[in-house]
Amino acid sequence: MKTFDPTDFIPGVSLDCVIFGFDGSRLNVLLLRLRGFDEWALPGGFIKTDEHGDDAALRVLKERTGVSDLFLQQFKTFTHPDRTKVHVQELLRKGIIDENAREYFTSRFISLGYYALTNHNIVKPAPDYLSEECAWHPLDAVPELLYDHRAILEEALEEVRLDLQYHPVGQNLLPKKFTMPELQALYEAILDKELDRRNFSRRVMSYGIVEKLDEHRTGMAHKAPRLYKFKKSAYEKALKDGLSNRW
Amino acid sequence: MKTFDPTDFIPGVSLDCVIFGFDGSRLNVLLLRLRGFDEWALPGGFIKTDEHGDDAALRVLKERTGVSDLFLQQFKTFTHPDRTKVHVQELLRKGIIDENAREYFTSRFISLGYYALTNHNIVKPAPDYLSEECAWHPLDAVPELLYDHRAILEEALEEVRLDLQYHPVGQNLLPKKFTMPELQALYEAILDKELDRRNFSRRVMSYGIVEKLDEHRTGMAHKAPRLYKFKKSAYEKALKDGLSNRW
DNA sequence: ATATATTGTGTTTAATTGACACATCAATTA
DNA sequence: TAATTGATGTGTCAATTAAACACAATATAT
Repeated sequence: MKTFDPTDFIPGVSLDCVIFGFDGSRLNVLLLRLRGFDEWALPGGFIKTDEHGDDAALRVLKERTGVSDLFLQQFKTFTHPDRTKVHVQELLRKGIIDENAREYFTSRFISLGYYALTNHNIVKPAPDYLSEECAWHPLDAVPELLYDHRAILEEALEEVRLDLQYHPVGQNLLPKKFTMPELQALYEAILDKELDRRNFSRRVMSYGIVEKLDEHRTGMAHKAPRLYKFKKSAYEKALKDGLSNRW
Repeated sequence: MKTFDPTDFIPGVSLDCVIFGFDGSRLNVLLLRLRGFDEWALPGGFIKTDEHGDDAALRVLKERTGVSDLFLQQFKTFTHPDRTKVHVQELLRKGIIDENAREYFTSRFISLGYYALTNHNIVKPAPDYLSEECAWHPLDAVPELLYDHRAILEEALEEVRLDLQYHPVGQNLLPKKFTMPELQALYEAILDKELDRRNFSRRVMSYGIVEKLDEHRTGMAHKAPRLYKFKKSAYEKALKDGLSNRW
């Protein structure tokens, strides 16, 4: 593995990714456990000297998940001057960081917060060079996090919920073909609230972003639910221009 | 005036403020014209080594406007690697920048975008040390801007319009006591669309954030409109928790 | 005193949302 | 093989919300 070279990156700026994965019933967030730490951390990284922040985030996401087609959104930049102070000394003390990178890591960092939405099942979690574990954690059982990562996570979740009010969600979280109950379960997981099955379906159809297929999901007990798929162009138009109604 | 000392600030990170001022009928944005340039620029600045980004923005706002009580919102960070390239060479060539700051200014910058809302009339526009003019420009007559500032302005405006859907607006843009038509004019200026006078008033009252006063604005022709004021605690609660309905 | 133009309030209608009932059907089980 | 099960698909009705509109009130100007 290539060692970390601080001169490849712009100093004092990091990015942290809140990666949400939907497993069919719950939202999960992908976390790393650093070597020698009990606390977990958000997957993050740095921006190369000639790299766009969004590209850096995509690079990090690809490295941690193996997935490159996911929904990515920058939502806030965290700039508290002491935001990493609590743990950075511990990081150095434990000798996790190369000698040549000590100065780079010691400085104050501001961090670009991104959130990503992806399908839990297509992700192959891969630790980075600082960590020994990379794993999903359900939102209601998030362990202690390093730095200000808990706050970043909370704000990301709020942001997802807000974005949901105006923009379609599902493209990167569900299989190509999905049932209405599956889509509803996703919305319920994000909003953490139950929705009426019948009103939900009416609303979704009114947006014109999904298309009924002449197929059903069979193999399960009970009535076989119909399959739908997103209408690519309408979905993307709605991503850009927004939806008229809210949840 | 104290000269600019690059070591006071963190490198490679700037902030740009889109300051919106309401003059009673139109939204205006505060711009600077740099010495020797025809183009204008957003008021901006840098973050001191131990300063929170939000505090840096407040400092810049205070310097440019004299006002410290305004609504401030970070909305996006701009990270295109070439975002300042077009003009930074010109800036150096024109000798606007001190010798000791050339290296600081030459490097790539990412910029935190903030927008601010304030009352046009209480602002005393003050140029910074790089510029010779500081003036309001109505939104429909914004001149050529430096760097990517036009894009930053557009995104700020979109953000204000979006925030308006969920949060109260007016506290920092209107006088303490204001009339319903004045508040409506503000909303119309931001949304760039006409609203029904009667439905508007009903909606505003339903939020419970304004209070009828037993006073009227006199001195103008026609029926004297009633004065209102914001209910401080309800207004702040709505800022934090959001409003239920949209525009 | 009258005219003017704007403000304050109410009503009527349409659209949207929320709550709910019933028929349908794939797999299970008796 | 037929009945049972439990979730799905569609429809209806009431309540709420939003949109469109009419008219009375009134501070200045003439």
